[in-house]
Amino acid sequence: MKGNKEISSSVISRLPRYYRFLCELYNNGLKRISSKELAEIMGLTASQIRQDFNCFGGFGQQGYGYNIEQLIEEFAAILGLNELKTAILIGAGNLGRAVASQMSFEDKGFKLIGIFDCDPLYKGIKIRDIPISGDDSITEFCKGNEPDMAVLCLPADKAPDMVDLLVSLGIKSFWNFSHYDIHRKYPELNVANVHLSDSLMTLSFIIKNSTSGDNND
Amino acid sequence: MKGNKEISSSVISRLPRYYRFLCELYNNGLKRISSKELAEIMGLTASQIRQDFNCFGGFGQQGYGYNIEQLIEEFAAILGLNELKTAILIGAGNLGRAVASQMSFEDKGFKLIGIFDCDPLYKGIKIRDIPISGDDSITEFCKGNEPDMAVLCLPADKAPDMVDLLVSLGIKSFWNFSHYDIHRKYPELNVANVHLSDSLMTLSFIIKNSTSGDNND
DNA sequence: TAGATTGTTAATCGATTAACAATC
DNA sequence: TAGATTGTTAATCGATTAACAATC
Repeated sequence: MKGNKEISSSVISRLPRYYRFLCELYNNGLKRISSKELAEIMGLTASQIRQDFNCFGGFGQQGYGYNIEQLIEEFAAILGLNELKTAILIGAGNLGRAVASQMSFEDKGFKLIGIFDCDPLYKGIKIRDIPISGDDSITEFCKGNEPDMAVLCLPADKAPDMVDLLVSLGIKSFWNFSHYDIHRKYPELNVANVHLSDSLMTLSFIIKNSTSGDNND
Repeated sequence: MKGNKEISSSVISRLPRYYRFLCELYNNGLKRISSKELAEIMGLTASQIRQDFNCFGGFGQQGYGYNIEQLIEEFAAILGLNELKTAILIGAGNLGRAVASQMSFEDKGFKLIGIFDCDPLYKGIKIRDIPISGDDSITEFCKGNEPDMAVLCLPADKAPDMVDLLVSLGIKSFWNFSHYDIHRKYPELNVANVHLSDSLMTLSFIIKNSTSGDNND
């Protein structure tokens, strides 16, 4: 990373989208692209794209633009997609099972190695060849396998104790689908939150303001 | 809304979180709170909270703070949670079924009235008393029921045609779990995107930068 | 009344956009 | 070489924070 300066959260939030669009362009057979063309496609300014890319290094060539394949490799490295991280899933309810079976963890450098649920109903059922185990085997499993990350798909009321346990077992990173605010107690952990209900509330807000707001002024 | 001035996207993105925390405080029996206390709990500044709240009106009282119950009502109104919006779900795969069965649409003012999937495998199965129908009945259903919103849980390659169809049937709002960029073709529509893989890539980035970055400087 | 805390204006900070010299 | 487009610096814009008068 260029000079190891801190990357702003605004830039970070745009990285996955860059990667996604570049992969799509590459799959469409495109070899090179200018910041101007990419800006047009992604709905950004060319200036912003060049600023963003130059947080990490000078990937382009004056008069030519950017080589898409090279850019994809650079972004994969920036995002750490090639570095293997092991993950376990906590909570095998509807959402947990959907995430376990649909998400391509491998493409992002994660390998799902264990699934756990407190409900004995699920015990033994396999998802992608991984059997669902009981909550009581989490400690032993973590001591033996030292997973790097935990996907939290459990109710908010069970999350605090579970996070305490997982942190005590050495897990430092969480993909958090629960409504428990991990950073408040553990600001040093790596956390990405997915708040589906927040997203649906945002849509409700957008709808309300498009219908009631546009009428008058 | 105060003066009907445009609300910035920064403020909008914080609204659901305010609502969530206020509800939690209320459920814990708290009656009032100052911006300073709320800032402490949510990890924000008191100044920002007062600025945010005052985009919508003066809900507080000098020397006292804010009445939590009143605040919750105001936010529910701001977010449009009390205005009924009908919704259909397109795609009853793992993720679609999880969303249909777990998400409390009602709390956000949405009512799920139809579920559709192209795969005849799911035909007739009910989720929350709503039977899954075939894709071929979408047109008739929409003409009869005029749903306000569609939840898109289908593969990106099927999304463009489906959005074209739904837009032609009068749907103006989308909760989009697919990787298809609806706003590019229809900038006037109401869209909230959920990009799970973007979120996981962001976590990968955070992990990479916490481990490799913190060593040296 | 005195103390507390808001609502709001002003100051600061950071992010985005514009401009342009460097250079392929 | 001439044209194109980058990398980077400067200008602008917007969001956050600080300050304080208003007032409960």
